[in-house]
Amino acid sequence: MQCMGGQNPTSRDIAEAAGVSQATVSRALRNSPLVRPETRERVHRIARELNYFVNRNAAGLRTQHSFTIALMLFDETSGESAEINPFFLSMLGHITRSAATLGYDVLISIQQLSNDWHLQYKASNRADGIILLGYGNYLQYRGKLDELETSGTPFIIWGPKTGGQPGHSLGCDNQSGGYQAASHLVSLGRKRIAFIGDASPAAPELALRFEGYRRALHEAGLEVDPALQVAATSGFEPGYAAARRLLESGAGFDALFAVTDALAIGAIQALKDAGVALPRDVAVVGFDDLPRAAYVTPALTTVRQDVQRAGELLVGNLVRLIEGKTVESTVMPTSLVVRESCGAKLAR
Amino acid sequence: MQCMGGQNPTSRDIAEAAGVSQATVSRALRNSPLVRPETRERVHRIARELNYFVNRNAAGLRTQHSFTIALMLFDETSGESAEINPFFLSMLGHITRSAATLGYDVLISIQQLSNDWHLQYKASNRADGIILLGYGNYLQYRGKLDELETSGTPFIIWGPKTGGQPGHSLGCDNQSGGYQAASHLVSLGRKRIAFIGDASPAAPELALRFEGYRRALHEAGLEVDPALQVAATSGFEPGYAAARRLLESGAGFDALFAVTDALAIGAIQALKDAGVALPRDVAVVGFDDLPRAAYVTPALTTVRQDVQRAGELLVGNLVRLIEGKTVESTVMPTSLVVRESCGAKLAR
DNA sequence: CTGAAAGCGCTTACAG
DNA sequence: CTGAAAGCGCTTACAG
Repeated sequence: MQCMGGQNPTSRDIAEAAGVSQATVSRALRNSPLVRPETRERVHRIARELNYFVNRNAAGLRTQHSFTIALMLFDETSGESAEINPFFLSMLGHITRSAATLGYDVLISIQQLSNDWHLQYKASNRADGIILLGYGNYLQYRGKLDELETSGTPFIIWGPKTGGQPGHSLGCDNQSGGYQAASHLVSLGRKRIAFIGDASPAAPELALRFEGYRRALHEAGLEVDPALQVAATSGFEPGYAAARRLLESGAGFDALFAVTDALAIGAIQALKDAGVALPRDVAVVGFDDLPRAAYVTPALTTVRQDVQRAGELLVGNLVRLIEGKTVESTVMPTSLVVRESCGAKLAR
Repeated sequence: MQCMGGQNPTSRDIAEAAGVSQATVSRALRNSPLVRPETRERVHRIARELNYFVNRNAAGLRTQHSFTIALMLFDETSGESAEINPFFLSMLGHITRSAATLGYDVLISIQQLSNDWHLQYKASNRADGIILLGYGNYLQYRGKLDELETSGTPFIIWGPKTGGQPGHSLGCDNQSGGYQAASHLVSLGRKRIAFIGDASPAAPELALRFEGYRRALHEAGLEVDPALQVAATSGFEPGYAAARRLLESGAGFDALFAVTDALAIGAIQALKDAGVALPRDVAVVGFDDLPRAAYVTPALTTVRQDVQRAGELLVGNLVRLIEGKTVESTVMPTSLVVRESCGAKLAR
């Protein structure tokens, strides 16, 4: 039994079929305790039979609530490049599932931080709140965050809570993660540990990982040699290019910390293409624990971020904000996943 | 200049500030030619100053048009598994960008084919149309497609247009792709070419790839040995497990066609772990050309699907359907990308 | 427990 | 070129 063709049924159609008022249909479908149970059942049954679904535009207009989360993916690298950062992509699944569990839809959108994304979604009632995913420096666009805050838009940023940054954040402990990576390499006896990635303030999250790397070397009494640092945006290609530059520079190195797995995987490929024996000649550690990290050769040792938990917390906290509750900005611990690329499993 | 706190401005606020009627504001913002240019400019300027954005719920309620595409990702494997199929994930970016270009938002949703996803989005006016992404056999749920069709919901399926399947499809030529993969291996002198993947009717897209594989072997006069076929759902783990089973079965093989890159990458890892020399002992070809395919060792030879074009066509065609125009179900050609894993670049 | 009515903020025929 | 008015389909105070 279904409505043929054209128009969708409205609550009025259900009301007529059920012999009650339209208001009662609305109450029944929202499971209001005001409605007699048997009336409610009947309304539900008829709605199902007629394939009725509440018009979300109408409900949203009335309640000013869309039960939708806008997910902004900031793609600072190449505006038109096909590939979205794989780490954020893997978070996407968890965010979507968590949102579904809480009754929210997810609207995704790829933006540049410099664009005019910020007020649009809430002001147009497209979404009740926003999750910001990207490596960018939000402080650079602090005005936008301030406007978000002033306009009362619930939002949550994936990344570190840098000083004075408005709004709520959720991130992992990047500095301690970088420290874990580098000190692991130190503990394996590596002396010349190179660094690949963006350690500039433009990517605070990554800069903190660099900070941890530096601290580990410092504590071990190793020189932090600028000749061993290669700036690179995240991605396979940049990782490949960075490792090549490192090799060509002639600055000798026996280990490499890449600030993301994508960089590490690209770098590994470059090293292998150049005939470097891994992990014997160069030990490599990455950051993220992408699903693919276990399937490169040598399998990548990396600093794991718990994306599932991250997705759940991002959505959970955002929904709390939407509901007007309070939320703490949280820092999640990282953990080192030891595989083959660091050489820990090698007889040395 | 901005609206402090609470309420968003409405078109009435703009009207007042501009000294025109609310109707004129609406017309001006939609760039109606009915509005005098200078009035239009003034309205636009004031709207910008007040951070006004059209309330999409209200506009959508009025026009019955949401300018939103619902993207259904069908996850047949493990309902709670974190990872979404990487091939579909890489298509997601292209879909989102293409949609943005055409003025559409993208709502994503992870579903099981068996669930009740089909009527909901259109009937609730959440979306104007639906893109279906998955390896599933839609004919198994043909009733749902029929209902979609009857209800007048624009939708487009990624995959082959199997006989009698309602609605529009867009897919690549899977059979010819499978043929390309297998005949390439044949041309390199391989005789015992194994197959990993789901060749059952449950995954028509993949079954066609198997069909191409079989045809290539047939034409070359090679035996299609069931002992060399291992069923597996897509993914790294299943690929690893399938290759292990193949090895343990003792059925000798000198090549392997994996029906997706994820399977191929998992299988490569298993082969390497077992000390098999690649590509010398076993040549491997995959299907999809995932971004990571170039970064495994040996770099994966694979059948490329043009995901960018696919994303553009999926969105473009869906929007045509939404606009009431006609659309042809299209089959896109595949291309073989020769890298290291097939051994073509080996001196033999 | 139920109904009649107001109103959310737009778009668009209708009238001028 | 512009305005007054109807109406999209809901939710929810108000009255009973």
